[in-house]
Amino acid sequence: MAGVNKVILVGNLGRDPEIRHLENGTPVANFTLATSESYTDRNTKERKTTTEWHNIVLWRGLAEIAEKYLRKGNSVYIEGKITTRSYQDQQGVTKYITEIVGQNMTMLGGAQRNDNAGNGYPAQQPANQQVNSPQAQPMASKQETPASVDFSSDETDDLPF
Amino acid sequence: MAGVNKVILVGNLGRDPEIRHLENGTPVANFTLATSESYTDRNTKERKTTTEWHNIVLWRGLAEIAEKYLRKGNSVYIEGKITTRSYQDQQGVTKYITEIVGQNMTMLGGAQRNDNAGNGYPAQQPANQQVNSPQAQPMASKQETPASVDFSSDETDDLPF
Amino acid sequence: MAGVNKVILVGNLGRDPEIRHLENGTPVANFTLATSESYTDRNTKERKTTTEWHNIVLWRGLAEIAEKYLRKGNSVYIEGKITTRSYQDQQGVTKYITEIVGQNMTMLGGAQRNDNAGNGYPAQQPANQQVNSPQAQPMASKQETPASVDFSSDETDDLPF
Amino acid sequence: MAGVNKVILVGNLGRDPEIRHLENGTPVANFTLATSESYTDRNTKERKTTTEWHNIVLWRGLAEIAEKYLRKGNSVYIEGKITTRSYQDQQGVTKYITEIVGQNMTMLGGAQRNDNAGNGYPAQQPANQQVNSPQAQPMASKQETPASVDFSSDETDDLPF
DNA sequence: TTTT
DNA sequence: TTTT
Repeated sequence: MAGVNKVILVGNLGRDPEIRHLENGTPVANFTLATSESYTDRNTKERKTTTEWHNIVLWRGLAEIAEKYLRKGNSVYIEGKITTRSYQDQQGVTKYITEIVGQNMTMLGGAQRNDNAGNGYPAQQPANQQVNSPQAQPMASKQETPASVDFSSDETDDLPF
Repeated sequence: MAGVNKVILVGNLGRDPEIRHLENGTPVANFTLATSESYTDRNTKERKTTTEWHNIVLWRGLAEIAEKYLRKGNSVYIEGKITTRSYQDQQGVTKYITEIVGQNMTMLGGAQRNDNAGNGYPAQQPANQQVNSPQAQPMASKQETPASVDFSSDETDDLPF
Repeated sequence: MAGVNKVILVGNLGRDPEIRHLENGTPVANFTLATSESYTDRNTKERKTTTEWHNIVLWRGLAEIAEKYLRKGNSVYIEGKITTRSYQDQQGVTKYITEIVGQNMTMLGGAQRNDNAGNGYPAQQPANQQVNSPQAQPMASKQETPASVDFSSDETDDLPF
Repeated sequence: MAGVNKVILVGNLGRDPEIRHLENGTPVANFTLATSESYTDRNTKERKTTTEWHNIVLWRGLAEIAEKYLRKGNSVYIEGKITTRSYQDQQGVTKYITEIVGQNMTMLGGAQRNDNAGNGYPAQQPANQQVNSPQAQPMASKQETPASVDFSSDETDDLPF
């Protein structure tokens, strides 16, 4: 059966990405992303804000970009799909977690950026620069500080669209 | 902070919608939706399918549409947002559930429809008919069998776009 | 600057796809897609329908799928991007045309299907079947009658997500 | 027939919004939005950028927000639908123009902001603040400088989702 | 030109 | 638990 499972988020990182590597070396990044919306309470007429937290998972090249350029507080556009998986917690209880697996990402210059002075990380990324990079392959040029990576439109270089 | 939290799903109902009513009468519908994708296993070259299950929540008019026209197996387009809430299970353990709150829905004619013969349910809905209905208000005409309801573009009647 | 240019359409083909081939053999399919919405006229209280027509362009594998399985009247989900190009008409006047370049497509079983009896075309496609196929490469199995092709998630076979 | 006609754009304004008013006072804003993507030329291995320009139309409250807070160069998220209309140019020739009618908008802090010093315009908007405002009705508080307005989720104040 |  |  044909399905569509698409998520589009614009929000801010709740913490720095955590990077792990599978045994075969494949990098994975995890972080939380807050998407907020505000509304006026019908009774009190007060402005209120609700925030939704999303568990983001990025693989391979996107994980590397996250490691290099994303920090707590940064604003990003993420396109991906919803996945739910189960795992055993420390008491052996089966738990479920829903995560967004990112397939496309664009850094937005909207939020404060940690410049991570003296921490070995690059400080500033140019807001809204873009890179299109083959999946399962490191960024061609490590000097670039991309604000967008779309692993979903690989191989379109040099094509008539 | 400005956020975007948008989900787009095309899938099939895993079961008939369950309808409840809040104390004030507000209807809520719940069902699960399967979105499948198929791929070729790199090693075995076999075709495989993975299915993701989504917990769908519909409120008010959309819940009424679901009650009337959606059945197990039906194919629908659902646009909404991701929400996660916690609750206490029967052992008093805090659990989390991620749900998709539908904001727009279009029935697709893709899957077999239960005609629920003799069960008090309406049998066939015309595939791909559309209705635009004010939120928090029952469908104007109960005779209609809409395949699409968009509560997000209310009040656009008679406007220049 | 980082950009997002994404279109999501569910609609019906206004005519059979036209297939052309570039000099290097690359196939291109063109057709129009109608997306309709209905609303109630605020004054007359009549139900009205407005239809928007989109110029769809599909390349390579998606063009081949369209040629094989899509016919006038069929219902499809198309994800792509907006592009505008100029050309000279027969009087030498510069004209502009906006087109949707499809990047992902799912056939929906919603509309009547032309079975094209005796016309050399395959008659029925199974509604809502799915195929994921490498870009710039013909379908692995011509016997399959896919209802979904996503060229944007190529190469994800055998990966941990 | 059930249709979906949805566009999601993240880009930068090519010029300040132009605001007009219908005879009945309804405000309309027009501007162009650039969405860029970069890629590596397969032959020259050079980084290249292509930019797509979109004609944006905003009505009522969104037009007012645009007038107040959007300037050339600003980065915005816009969700809307594709529309094509015809008109007669000054030679009486029928022309077609495709426009994106915005239904939801979020200001992103990504691009340089004109501070329009001494021009009577408000200078800085707080990046990524959000407002949800009833359609066809001016913003409740003119003091606010919203970065997000979603006219598609009106009337959801005080509701259980 | 589609669809209901 | 759906769908093909």
